[in-house]
Amino acid sequence: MRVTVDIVLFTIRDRRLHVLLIRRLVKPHAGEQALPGGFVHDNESLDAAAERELREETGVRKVYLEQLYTFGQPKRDSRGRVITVAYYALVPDTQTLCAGTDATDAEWYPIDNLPSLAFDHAEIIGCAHERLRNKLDYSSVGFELLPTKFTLTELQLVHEAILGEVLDKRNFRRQILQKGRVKPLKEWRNTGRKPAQLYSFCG
Amino acid sequence: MRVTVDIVLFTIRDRRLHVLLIRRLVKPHAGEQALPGGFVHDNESLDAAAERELREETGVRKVYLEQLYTFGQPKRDSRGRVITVAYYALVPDTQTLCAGTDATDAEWYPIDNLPSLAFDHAEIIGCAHERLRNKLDYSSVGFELLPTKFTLTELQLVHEAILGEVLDKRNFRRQILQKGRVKPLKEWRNTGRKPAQLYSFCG
DNA sequence: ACAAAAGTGTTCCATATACACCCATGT
DNA sequence: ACATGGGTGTATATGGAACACTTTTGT
Repeated sequence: MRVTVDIVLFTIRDRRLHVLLIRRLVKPHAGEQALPGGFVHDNESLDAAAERELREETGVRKVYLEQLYTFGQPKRDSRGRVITVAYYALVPDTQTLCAGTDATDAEWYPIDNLPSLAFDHAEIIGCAHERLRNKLDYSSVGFELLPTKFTLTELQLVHEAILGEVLDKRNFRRQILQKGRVKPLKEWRNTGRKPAQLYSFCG
Repeated sequence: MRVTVDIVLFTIRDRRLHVLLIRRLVKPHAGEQALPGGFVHDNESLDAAAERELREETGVRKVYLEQLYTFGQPKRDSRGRVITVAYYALVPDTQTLCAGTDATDAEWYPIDNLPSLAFDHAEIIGCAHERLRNKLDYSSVGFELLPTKFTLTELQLVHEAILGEVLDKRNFRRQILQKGRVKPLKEWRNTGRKPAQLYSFCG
């Protein structure tokens, strides 16, 4: 029995939640779009395999990474019995990507407009999106999609992209500040019109 | 790479949360206590493997069963690389158990007084308990530990056993009834003193 | 009669929600 | 001056938490 890891890498671009997909170069499903991932090596943990595959196929390092679910239907891979341990990962939009050797054309797709996908990867993405939505208000996942310094409006846009609904600005800010997980900096970002105060995440 | 499933089977006995453990007959860790589980067959899904192992090793069927997490540290099994997909399962105390062929001495242990365990099974149980606690108030896991007809006091004892704290009777009953997931029956249980009304779970 | 568990309401506090205007800046 | 996004407060509704006594039955 063979074991792979697949990673649903999320980011926010243009106010929408996006997922990174690669175009497979090898069989099966060559030419189709799929999640980054690959076989787990004999001497590495599952977490390490997910990190490595993400690095190899997308150039992404040091991201938030969390195990999601293990998919093991007998017929899910035509090569024989392959189960996959799915992960999801979060990066700010600022990271640059580079395609690796097993894959090419790593590209971001908005989660509400995905192409058809290899294997059971569409199901995996659905499962990852649900997890992300659920963890948004009791964990730090919202911050992992932003750079270390961010404005509260940027944070709100992240929440809106994940939840797929618009939030009230005043209520959002009050709730975030009450939770005490952000601290205001003495810096302002003066892009646009009125400068916006920057905040950083604190544990 | 080999793949097993392990199952944390919970029940409530004597107002306390218990876990079923077996005594291993084969190496490695022969003679030690462990979770029921075993290798996934080539043509069965992970869920089916968990169901089968539970049936073979404990005689339990048709229980609530949910995938928990996949544990894959390289050194977790001395036989070589074995990853395990952990499940947890819930049965009412009324089910009878019978030990199977790979295992013997299937026995219930209170979760706050476990013996030392084979492999990383202590960690798996901790993870299962946490999941159970978290799902208690937004899912139906509380009902899966009871027979189809139960009194509200019995349901409260289940919640108290899982959470490890005593709850206020009036608040508990109001909350349960408000959620609308139980319906009162026109039956009363007249064990003890004053008869208690029976309820059943409705999706 | 009494022991034992069943059943039942109200008050208070904290948090969620709905809602609209002024401010600071760049063009 | 004006367009743009930044920033702020209040009133109401809802859900959670604390709290004690009466009822029904078997012995």
